[in-house]
Amino acid sequence: MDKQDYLQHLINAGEEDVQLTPKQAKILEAAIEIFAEKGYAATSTSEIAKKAGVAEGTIFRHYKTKKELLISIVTPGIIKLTVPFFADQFVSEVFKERSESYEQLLRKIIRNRFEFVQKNVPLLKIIIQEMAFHEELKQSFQSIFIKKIFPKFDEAVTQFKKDGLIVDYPSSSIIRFTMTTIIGFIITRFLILPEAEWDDDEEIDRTIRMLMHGIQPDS
Amino acid sequence: MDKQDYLQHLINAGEEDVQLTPKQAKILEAAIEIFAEKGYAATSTSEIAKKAGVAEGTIFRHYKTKKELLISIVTPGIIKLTVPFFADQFVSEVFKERSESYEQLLRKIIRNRFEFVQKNVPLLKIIIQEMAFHEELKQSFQSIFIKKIFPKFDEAVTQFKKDGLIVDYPSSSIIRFTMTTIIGFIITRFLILPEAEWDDDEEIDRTIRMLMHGIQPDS
Amino acid sequence: MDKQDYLQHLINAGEEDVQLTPKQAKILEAAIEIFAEKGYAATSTSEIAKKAGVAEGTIFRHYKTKKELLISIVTPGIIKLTVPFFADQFVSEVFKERSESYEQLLRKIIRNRFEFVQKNVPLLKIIIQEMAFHEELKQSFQSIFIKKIFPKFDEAVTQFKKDGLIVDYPSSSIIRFTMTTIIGFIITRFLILPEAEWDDDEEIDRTIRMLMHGIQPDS
Amino acid sequence: MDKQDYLQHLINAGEEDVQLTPKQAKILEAAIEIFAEKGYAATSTSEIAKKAGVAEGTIFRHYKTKKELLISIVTPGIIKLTVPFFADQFVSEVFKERSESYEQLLRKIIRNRFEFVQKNVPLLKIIIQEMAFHEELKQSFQSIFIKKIFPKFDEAVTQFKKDGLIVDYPSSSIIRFTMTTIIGFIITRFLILPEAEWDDDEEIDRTIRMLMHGIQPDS
DNA sequence: GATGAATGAGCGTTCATTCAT
DNA sequence: AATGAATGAACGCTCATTCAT
Repeated sequence: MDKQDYLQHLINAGEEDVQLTPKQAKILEAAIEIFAEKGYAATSTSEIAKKAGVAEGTIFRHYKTKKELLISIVTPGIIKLTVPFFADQFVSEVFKERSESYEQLLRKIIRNRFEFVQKNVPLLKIIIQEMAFHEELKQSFQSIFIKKIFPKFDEAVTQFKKDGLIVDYPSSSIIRFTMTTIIGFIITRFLILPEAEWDDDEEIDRTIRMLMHGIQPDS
Repeated sequence: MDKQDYLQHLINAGEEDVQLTPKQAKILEAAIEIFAEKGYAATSTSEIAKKAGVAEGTIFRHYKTKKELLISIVTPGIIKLTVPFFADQFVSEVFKERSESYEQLLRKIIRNRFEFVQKNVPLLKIIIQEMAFHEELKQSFQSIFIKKIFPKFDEAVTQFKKDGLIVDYPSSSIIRFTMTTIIGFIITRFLILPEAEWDDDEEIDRTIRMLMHGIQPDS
Repeated sequence: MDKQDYLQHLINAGEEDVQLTPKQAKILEAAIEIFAEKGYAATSTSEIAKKAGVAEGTIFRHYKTKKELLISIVTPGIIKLTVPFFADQFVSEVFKERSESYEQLLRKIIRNRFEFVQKNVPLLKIIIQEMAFHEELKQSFQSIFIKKIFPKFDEAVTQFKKDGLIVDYPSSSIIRFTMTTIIGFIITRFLILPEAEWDDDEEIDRTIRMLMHGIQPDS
Repeated sequence: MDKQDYLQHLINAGEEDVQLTPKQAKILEAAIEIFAEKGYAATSTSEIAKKAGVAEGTIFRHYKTKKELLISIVTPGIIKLTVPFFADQFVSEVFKERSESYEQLLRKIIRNRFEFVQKNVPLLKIIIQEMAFHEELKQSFQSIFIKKIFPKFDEAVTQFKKDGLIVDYPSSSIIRFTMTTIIGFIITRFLILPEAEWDDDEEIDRTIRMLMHGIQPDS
């Protein structure tokens, strides 16, 4: 099984949530909720067990250590969060046909990821928090980003630049700015100000317009 | 002492790092470093004491609890990080005279905050991480943002919009997009990819250009 | 379950020492011994654990706090010590039939409590010592005394006074003097001078005789 | 300085509260109050220092250890509490002249000790509590009792017995019963039910009458 | 004499993990 | 597979005591 396959496997596992016993599902569910609320380090396994309605020992039957439980949540989480940036079927089509603009590509991506995050806020919170403290999670993320996201993104940007549809800045800068804008919006929307009143469709549109045309008029 | 004065006091205290005994300084220094590296919850007071070269009891002579130590680090940190967004003298001048553009205002802000973060990376990391888990820190931040940053930002954006220098989107959207772009750049630069090769001046320029004009040419 | 039943339940629980795991029994045993010897506050849980032959954590699995451990010892102890003053079957009989004198009632009580204390010296010591510092224990004791001991004692004394068998002093004074004499004897016997040579039967007799007739002859 | 002299010295020291700096007096005062309230082991020196209004170090300048502070309180306390049982001038007179009865001797003693305790409740509490846990205090007490109290008490009882004024029981029993009655009354009065309504003169009288004549009439 | 910062041992308690059932 | 009692290391924190000022 080469690395590609391994990732593919993880993706499938992630998307389809393979065979989990009901207890295991309960444990994961409880752990995600509490990890998101208090952070991994501040969460006790007994708390997870209680919330999941299982005995403490049961957790350790399925996950050798507390850390393995975290990784079992975060690693598939990273994949489910990042890979669809370019793996999504619509996106692929748009991108392959290039019949549509960069703007439309971004709109698809942002809409798709918006919906995913909307249903997985706690997971996103855990990923952001814990990646900062666990080297192996950071590696996981970087590896996926470098292998799956960046090349496609780079390819797209390069092509659009060649077609004269986006400015001729270094791809890395354009990608960074694009991702910063998308992620910044999503984090503001769901983590920083989730309780503000949002007109989501309008705000997505405006965000993409600002991303494409900036905030200076007539420019 | 009214609220303004109090904040001013905090800012001064912050900038000048008032009267700290040498041991207290050592403790803060050590705590900042370890909190940033492993997170507050995963850091033990004995570890801080060892790194600071003091007895564990000494920490508790200066800070009643471990949490108080965290707050003693983060609260002034938030102030030092956020208030200068608009309290900086140059920025104030630029803004008052409006002899220069929004672009130049942003350039001043981004340069100023860039330099601050450069010298305080661990502090930034702690602020971002721990605000997520400690309600009082979130409140601190929100209070400062709402009282000190947002009104000035709003005033500036409203004026520039009236002058036709920036697009007529809701101020909240423009502010969010602007901050997302600045913060996203700084976080990418110092926390996510600190070891990449960065031409900082060039990247700051490019970031502001993208922020102002978007990534679509001739538009 | 009304109050009566509840107390009865506690008494039974007390007398039969319901279901205790062996480790729990070991912990109680060790705690009683050390609390009696050094006092609650001066006893460390690690010491108890060592003497009980269990891990320190095991104590806290059975008793949430050190204080809860104390209360688990003292509260049933108070009940076992006080309630039988008048709940004892023989005493009840004597008292009901009144075929016998106050003297004989006291003799039964003193003999019965003497034997109980003989087997529970450390428990008595803990009760006396700790009731002074823990309001809830004092309350426990007062509640039992007021509800279970005093009314019966009062009834008996009133009856015997009416029958002209004891002097017409206020019942409270007679009860206080009686208890003081009994308790004073038992404490002297077991706590203050346990190592003196005692002819217990003779001393009990003499104590009751002094209690009944005073120390002045022919009077 | 032989033992007698030493005791005499202690007694004087006790009665006259020799040369104490004001700070030292404050410390003793604070310590007595807190030791009585929470017990020696549960009292921290910092608490004493705070209540006394001195620095923590100051306590240790006057008393090498916390325990020495306790002993400085309790040892003179024991003396002041016990020695006057027979050292009191009036008592001495009564006893020497034997112009009066055992009853009157007791009345003098009980009145005298009643007044002393009334002004020194916390001290009494500390003595009772801490004698149970500190061997040296118990020794102190026993030594004083055996050397100063018992011989005089014994002498008196023997004499009164010879004169046919009290029953011919062993002196030890009579002394124990007498002390138990006096101490039991005082402890009930000041420690167990201090807040009940007491007609002190009446109760002292009744106590002595019960002590002398028992509770059985016509006897 | 008086201070109070500093100490480090020891406290009560929690925790992730093990294992006999 | 699931349990939950048991573990003992480690935690945050307090304490009596020391000592330079």
